Amino acid sequence: MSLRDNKKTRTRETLRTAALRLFREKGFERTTVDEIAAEAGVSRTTFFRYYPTKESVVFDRGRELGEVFRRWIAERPRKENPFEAFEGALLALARESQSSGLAQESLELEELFERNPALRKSRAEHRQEQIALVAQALADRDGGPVEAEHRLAADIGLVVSELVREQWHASGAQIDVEALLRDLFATVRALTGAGR
Amino acid sequence: MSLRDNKKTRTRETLRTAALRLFREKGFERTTVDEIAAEAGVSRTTFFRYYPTKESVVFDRGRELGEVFRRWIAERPRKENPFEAFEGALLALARESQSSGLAQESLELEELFERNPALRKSRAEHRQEQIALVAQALADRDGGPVEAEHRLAADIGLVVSELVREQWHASGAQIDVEALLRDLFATVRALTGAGR
DNA sequence: TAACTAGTGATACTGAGTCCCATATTTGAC
DNA sequence: GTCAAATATGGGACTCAGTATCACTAGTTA
Repeated sequence: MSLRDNKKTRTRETLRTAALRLFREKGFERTTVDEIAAEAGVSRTTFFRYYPTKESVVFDRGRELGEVFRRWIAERPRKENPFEAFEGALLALARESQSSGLAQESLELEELFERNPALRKSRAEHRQEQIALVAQALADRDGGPVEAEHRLAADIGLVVSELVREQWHASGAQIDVEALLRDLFATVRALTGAGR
Repeated sequence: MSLRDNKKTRTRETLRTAALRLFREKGFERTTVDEIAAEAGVSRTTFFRYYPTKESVVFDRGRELGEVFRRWIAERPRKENPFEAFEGALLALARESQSSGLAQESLELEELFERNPALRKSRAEHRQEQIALVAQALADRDGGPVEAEHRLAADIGLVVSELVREQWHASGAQIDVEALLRDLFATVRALTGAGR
């Protein structure tokens, strides 16, 4: 890694930590891009060279998460249908995220979302992208184009994971994530399976 | 209705039609609020008195739709679970929207969304509000607080309805909406029901 | 060291959204 | 009808996000 690239990743991280600190302290909307840049010892122009929008700082890691999903999904056995595959991938991810720092990190972000409606709106947009990504991953695994079942499986799985995140956060990170996940998937099956 | 209120609803509609025409002609992002106001023969300030944001013009009718959902859901028999209740409500709504002008109207909006990514983003935000609304309606019907099953049912039902809208629009409004709905709900049941 | 490449900062611009104040218009009471 | 209170409108100034341009500086390569 060249000196130039080193500097770039350092600047990127400096901007990110500065932004998140200010968002936490003063709130997302009451923080201006100028302040973030000043805090990071860099010009406003430079901020926008690293991040296309003010919100994008918060979702920086989210894109990586999409990649993680894709890999876990690709590994699921062929006999599973898209819904089961995504369920399996989420369970695997849940186990993983306990050991890595991922769980802690998402806990801190959750606080930000709770306090800043504007960020929740951005998350909604982001969610649509993630659905598309997961649906694509599920379709790739089946070796065909994205069908309704892939979209449905991606959507349902992501809502479940959102509910898990919320409930886990609400409990102060006390609940067992894996059990929570299983429980919610069981709820989905009970809701959609029994009737008719 | 007083003369004042008459004028207000007229101004509101004038603004809406002016905005939608400009969005269609020049695209959402290339249309400024100043242009919309000028087109409607009103000042910029007045525009913002009627609509809080530029996008909100497009989603004006969406809020009404939420109310419609709520009413149809409240009417579902008590023995149905939240998922079945929402399915029933959507089927009823589908029948209704054929006869009323609703179907045609949503077809026109769909074109707007297809051509304007910025509007699709706003729709994603809007969707979260709708989920909350439907979940609340489903919970009210059960006479308790919003539980995970209400959120899940609302979410799944809304994705299904979105898929219906897309596919119906893609077919040039040729497909039978009711059949499409039944088909997609069947897909959900097949996905989540059979396994394990 | 020289020449090239790529990141940075300053400045100016557009457009959304907010605020405030002066001026019309409508309403209700007389 | 007239007048005063209530309310809608318009104008103008302001903040801030996001874009574009250009001159400048630091890193890379030979």
